Amino acid sequence: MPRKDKRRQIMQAAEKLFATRRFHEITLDEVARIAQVGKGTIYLYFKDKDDLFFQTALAGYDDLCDVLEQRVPCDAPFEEQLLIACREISKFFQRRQQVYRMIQVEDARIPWCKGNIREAWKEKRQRVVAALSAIMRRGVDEGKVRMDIPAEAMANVLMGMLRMQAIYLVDHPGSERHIDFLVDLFYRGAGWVGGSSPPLEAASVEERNQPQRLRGF
Amino acid sequence: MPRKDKRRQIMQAAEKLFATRRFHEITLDEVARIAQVGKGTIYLYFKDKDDLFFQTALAGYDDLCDVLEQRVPCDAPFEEQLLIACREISKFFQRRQQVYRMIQVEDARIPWCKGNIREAWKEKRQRVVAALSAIMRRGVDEGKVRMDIPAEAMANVLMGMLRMQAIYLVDHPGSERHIDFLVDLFYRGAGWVGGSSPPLEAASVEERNQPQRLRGF
DNA sequence: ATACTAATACTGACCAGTCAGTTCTATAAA
DNA sequence: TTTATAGAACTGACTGGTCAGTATTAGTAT
Repeated sequence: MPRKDKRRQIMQAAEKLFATRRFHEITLDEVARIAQVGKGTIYLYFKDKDDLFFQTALAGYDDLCDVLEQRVPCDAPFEEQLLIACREISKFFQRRQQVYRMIQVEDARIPWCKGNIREAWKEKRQRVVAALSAIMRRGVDEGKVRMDIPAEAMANVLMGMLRMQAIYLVDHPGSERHIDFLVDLFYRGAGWVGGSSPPLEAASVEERNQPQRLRGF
Repeated sequence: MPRKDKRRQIMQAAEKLFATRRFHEITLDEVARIAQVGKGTIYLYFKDKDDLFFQTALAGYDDLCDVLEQRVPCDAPFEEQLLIACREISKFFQRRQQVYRMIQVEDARIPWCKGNIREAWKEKRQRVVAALSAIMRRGVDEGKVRMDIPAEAMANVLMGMLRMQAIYLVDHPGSERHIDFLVDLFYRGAGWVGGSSPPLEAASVEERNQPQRLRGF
């Protein structure tokens, strides 16, 4: 029995279980049972329950990054890259809702979890954002994307939208194509598309005429 | 000592604690200590630990709804309503990161938690979306918002964006005004703003020319 | 035989939830 | 105003069950 197999078995079981119930509701006995592995075996591969959990979630993030990097053709024009990337992320979350939920749940939690895990997490997260940022930057280069907001900031917003999409798909199965509308909304905005869209900075809203460049982010 | 006081004390303590560590890491002894209340008292007001947790989170949602309904002037034009609502949501999340995190964390969890709680949660959530939807619908009436995507769908997307904003503010304190850029991005989209923005449906992307109306949502 | 890995049995810390007892409050009677 | 009484609100020590983590035994390959 090669080590790789056992490790994967355990993580698969963990992913399945952690995704459907809360951390404290899952026992390692259960993980061991589902993984068809002795409980003690888990401790050969993982330091403790937390370690198992975070490693499983981190691996899920990695898989998402791999999918993105493989499927998005780096020589395609901006629009295609954007749409494909969003579709892939959306599909990935459907295929592996477990990972999505773990990310969704624990991403919010990261700020206060212990050191090295937090760093590892942020690094993984950064990979996804970086992939989307690269696409946005390409869009800027092609003159198709606005330049007054940093590409990374836009990538982050897009990520938030994709999350929402995933939540929606849970309650509305079978509406997978909505992702295209979401991308369109991101790209063209909610403003009226017929004719020239009226600018947002209406006189009624004070302080709206702010500098056109983001500080920080 | 009126019951209201104790109940609020307990919920405040719970909100503070649940927001900073994970559910299973919080003991009710700790909650009682922080609330300056006997442990048994908690059980006079809440059925069990889960009940305490969800009621606390639900109350947070309610507060957000109240803020929205109070602060957004219902006679103001669309742009103002939109911007004020988004700012208020953003500010609320800053003031009470705890609630934000509980919402963020548990929203993803809702699909599989026990019956009545799930229903209550979705109902609360619906209130926020409804408030944003009403604003979007007003925008449509004023001819400022596109009609090819249902208002509710756009409201949901916007909600996702605001979430992301909240995550960002955790890591980038002091950049509160970014919310305005986010609203702008939502309203005008990522497309190039100078001149006529090229449409997203580039020939290279197959199947892009889909019907202009969302099914479902 | 030996070395190494998997499965099982075990243990002790931990904590949600309880309950018997205490304190506070409100009302009434003196 | 003071005292008495009822009963509601509150408390925190206690308990029973659970489960993470470890020690032990069984299995396998060389």
